[in-house]
Amino acid sequence: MGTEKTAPQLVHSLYLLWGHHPRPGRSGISVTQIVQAGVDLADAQGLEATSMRKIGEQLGVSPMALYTHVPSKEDLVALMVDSVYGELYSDKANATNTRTWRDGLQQVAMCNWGLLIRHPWLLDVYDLRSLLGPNASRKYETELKVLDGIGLSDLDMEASLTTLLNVVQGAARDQRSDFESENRSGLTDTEWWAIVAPALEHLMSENDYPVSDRVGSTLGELFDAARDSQRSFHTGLELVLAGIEALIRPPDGSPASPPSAS
Amino acid sequence: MGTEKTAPQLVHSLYLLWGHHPRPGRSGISVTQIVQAGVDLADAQGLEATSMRKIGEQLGVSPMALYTHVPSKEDLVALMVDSVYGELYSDKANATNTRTWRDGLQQVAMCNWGLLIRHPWLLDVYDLRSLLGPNASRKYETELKVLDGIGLSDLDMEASLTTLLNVVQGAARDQRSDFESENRSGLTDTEWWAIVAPALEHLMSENDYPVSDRVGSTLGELFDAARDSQRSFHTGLELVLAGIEALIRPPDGSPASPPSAS
DNA sequence: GCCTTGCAGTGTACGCCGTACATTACGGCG
DNA sequence: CGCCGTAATGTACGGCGTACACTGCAAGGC
Repeated sequence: MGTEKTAPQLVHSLYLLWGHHPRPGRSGISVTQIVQAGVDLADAQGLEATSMRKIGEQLGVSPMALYTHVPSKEDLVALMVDSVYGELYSDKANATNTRTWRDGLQQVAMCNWGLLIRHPWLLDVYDLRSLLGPNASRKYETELKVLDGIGLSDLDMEASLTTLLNVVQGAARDQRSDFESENRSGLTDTEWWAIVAPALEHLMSENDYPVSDRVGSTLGELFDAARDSQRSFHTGLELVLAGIEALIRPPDGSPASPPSAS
Repeated sequence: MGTEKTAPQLVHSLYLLWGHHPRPGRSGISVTQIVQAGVDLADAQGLEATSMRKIGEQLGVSPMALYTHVPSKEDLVALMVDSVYGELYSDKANATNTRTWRDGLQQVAMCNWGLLIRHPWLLDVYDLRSLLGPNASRKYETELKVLDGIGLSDLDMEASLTTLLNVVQGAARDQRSDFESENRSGLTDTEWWAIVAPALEHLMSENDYPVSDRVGSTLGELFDAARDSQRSFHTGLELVLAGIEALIRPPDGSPASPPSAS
């Protein structure tokens, strides 16, 4: 969309994000209600099914009425994102008060994983990264704090956090992909494979792929899409944690005990 | 969207993917040409701008003519993906003939990174993972082979590869996000920040976020969106590689020299 | 050489989308 | 009671994927 925002519009969007909402008009709908309806719809049907028309309908209001409260769908989505970010780290015990940075990062990963599973449409938001709402800021601070003072440079802290979140996001994406392709086709993995496998075997008969065949078989024996994604999430998390540990300690490092947090 | 494929349709799609194309009709257009036009369009304008209408226009043919050759846009996208996968590891020297698994994985990461930078629309494809075309299969085999025989279980091989690719994908996503938000607003990062910063400072005046402020400053001093994404890509890659190394060697491991590949 | 017939290609139409713009109608104030 | 600002609405535009009825061309039978 060629929606080039002017400078005042940018500032307006920011203020909106930080809670400067217009007063509810005579229909009684508020920005908060619109955002809530959007989140509900997106949770239930996905972001692509979350249209201004449907949100309006759900609130008993014409689609165009929403534009009195929210300048564009893009801004609405930003509000939705920051809204669900509010779910994270709500009990103050989480992530901050852990004993080691490892535990802290695992908390961070688990919290983000849970959020992405509860709200898979987050994966469809284009620039999650540059969202500057209040809850996003709090999230960023909370997560960075876990990595602070453990021996990483500022740049490495940022890159490590980004990488961790990318791993979580990727795993969540895989899981959703598995889950949705089951629901969309109405076939279980097994049924789907039963249809596809013979054709594929025929097509691939000329080439052979020894390693992927073997790995495919191994996976197939234990196959369960959901569990598979979760396992690759946990493995990925472990890889990143071990990587960070190696980054902290010089590679010829002494076999010392793990350092404590903050 | 509610496109539930029947079993024969599934098989047909697979055959199409593996090169069983219908003969070109009297307009002369072939599946290959359609796919090529789709890739060109997506490279230039993104996947959301890649519509059947525009592809038809580019080929001098009515939009509906495409459906004689390709059953749906979803299938077309699958063909496009497998087509660009053909670019990977084309010179046989790549990835396979490296001396160590570390070098091999770096090759894999770099190749995928390059592919995603050349064809950022790959990031918008829902189900990249379960694509079973010929080039995707070759890609999977090539990449798995790098991890084979270095002391990982089949499950850990798969999870490690998935994680590596997720890191690459995440970094590419971040880079595109930076790049596109610049182009879409017509503002450089600096200009954008100059508009946003004062408002944000005002809004955040009550709360304070010591760690993210400091890290933000550090990043700001060296700020360049593209370079930043690349740096976080390289750091992420290092983290995963170190993680895999730790996975191979038991955590109490002896300080032996790194094992050689395959 | 003509006619038939099957299918490649087309045009139209439907139901979606975000939202610009002109219009209506309502609540609060004088 | 009447005015007026503005919240809410209706209509419309240009886009999307694609179902479906149609046309017109090229190849095969006589």
